[in-house]
Amino acid sequence: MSNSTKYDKILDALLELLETKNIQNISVSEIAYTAGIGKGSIYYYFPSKNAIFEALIERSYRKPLETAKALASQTSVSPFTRMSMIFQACKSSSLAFLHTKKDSTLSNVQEEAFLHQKYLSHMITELKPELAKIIEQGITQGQIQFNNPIALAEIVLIVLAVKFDNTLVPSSWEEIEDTILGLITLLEKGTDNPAGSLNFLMISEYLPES
Amino acid sequence: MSNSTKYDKILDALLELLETKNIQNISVSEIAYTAGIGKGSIYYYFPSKNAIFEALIERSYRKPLETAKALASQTSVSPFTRMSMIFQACKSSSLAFLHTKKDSTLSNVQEEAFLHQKYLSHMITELKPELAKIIEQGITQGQIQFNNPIALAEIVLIVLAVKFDNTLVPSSWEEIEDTILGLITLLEKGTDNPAGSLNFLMISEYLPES
DNA sequence: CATCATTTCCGACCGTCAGTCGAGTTTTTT
DNA sequence: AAAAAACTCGACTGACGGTCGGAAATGATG
Repeated sequence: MSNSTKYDKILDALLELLETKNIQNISVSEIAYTAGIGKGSIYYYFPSKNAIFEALIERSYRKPLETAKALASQTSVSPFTRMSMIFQACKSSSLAFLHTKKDSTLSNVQEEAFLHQKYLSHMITELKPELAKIIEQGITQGQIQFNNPIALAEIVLIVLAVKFDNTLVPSSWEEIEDTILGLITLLEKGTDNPAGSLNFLMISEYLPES
Repeated sequence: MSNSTKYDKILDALLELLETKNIQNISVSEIAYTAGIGKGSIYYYFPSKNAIFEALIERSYRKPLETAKALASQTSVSPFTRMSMIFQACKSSSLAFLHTKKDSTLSNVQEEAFLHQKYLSHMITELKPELAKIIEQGITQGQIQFNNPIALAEIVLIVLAVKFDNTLVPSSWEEIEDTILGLITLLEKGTDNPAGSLNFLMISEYLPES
């Protein structure tokens, strides 16, 4: 903590504030105060308030995304196994630090929307090429029949990201599962795989909560 | 215009401003001035600035949505024809009044995100039950094979809304078409319909621009 | 160490804006 | 006509994002 750069201290401060405060009630001065620096310094490291938020999202998902990508590119393992890793990545990463507090005044969905949009965008664009590659490999290996791997990758990611994020069309967990199950069914039929064969994509390995 | 309520005048003013100005550069005083009323009066009709935006979205899509719904429930016509109306509704309505200006400073994506989120949410939740009904009818008529109509409806709508909105993962028109085409292919295979049979869902009837 | 240059840091200040308030005006009710 | 209710208004407030000029730290040079 003490040896981290001011840049990271600012992000840490924002993250800390995010745990207790509604997003738009966080002011730049407050971030500065929490980070233990002057307000002016903030603008030495970031051009605008928004940029801080964006940077935090970037930082929060760089590592999980990288490992997901690394795993996904292990061409030795089966395409479907790797695909399930993509599913996992979408599911587990979904803007975790925003889910902690549902409480506070519901008046203010403003910048929150911005964050979610950023997150979705991030997720989809980053994972799309990976998933496309996986699908392509599945096609050449004859395990997947589909003539448009990129479109398929995008469709899958859009549905996964949107549903797991659960901001647009908020649903209960059952409904989310139901939709994902539908997606899997669609995927099975669409790629000429027997019904039920892809169910394992959904199986949520409930790791003991750490 | 002159006989419309102040409430509507405020919305009209916002719409007018939206044509030339970047979203967050629009202030409440400005809306009031454009509407020809005092700023205080705004707050007589709306509790907050956000509420004005929400109301505008609501108003903008109430009618198109209603007609789309009405058309979609004409059980006499084929499910696929009605489905194509849903496609059209998604395509043509997509936040039309935000697309006019790409110009201005790209610094400020904040409230814009909020509007898009609202729009997506609106679109999906409103059309989902309609599309589900259509699909269910297609199933009972034997034209569609799928065991989870609601999930299917949601998947289709999510992809359509996200792609046509084009805010997350901004793409060229070709890419959008490509993804939708992929969705159609997936739909054909997933519902046991012959390849190409649903292509008409995509055909964009370019009505002469009025 | 002395001097200068560059990077880093800062908080007082500025302009702006969402939202409030209480007083004024119009409309409706009695 | 009088009272009540609904409506209108713009000056004011408090807070915030961002700027600025200079202070402090750091580093380079000799």
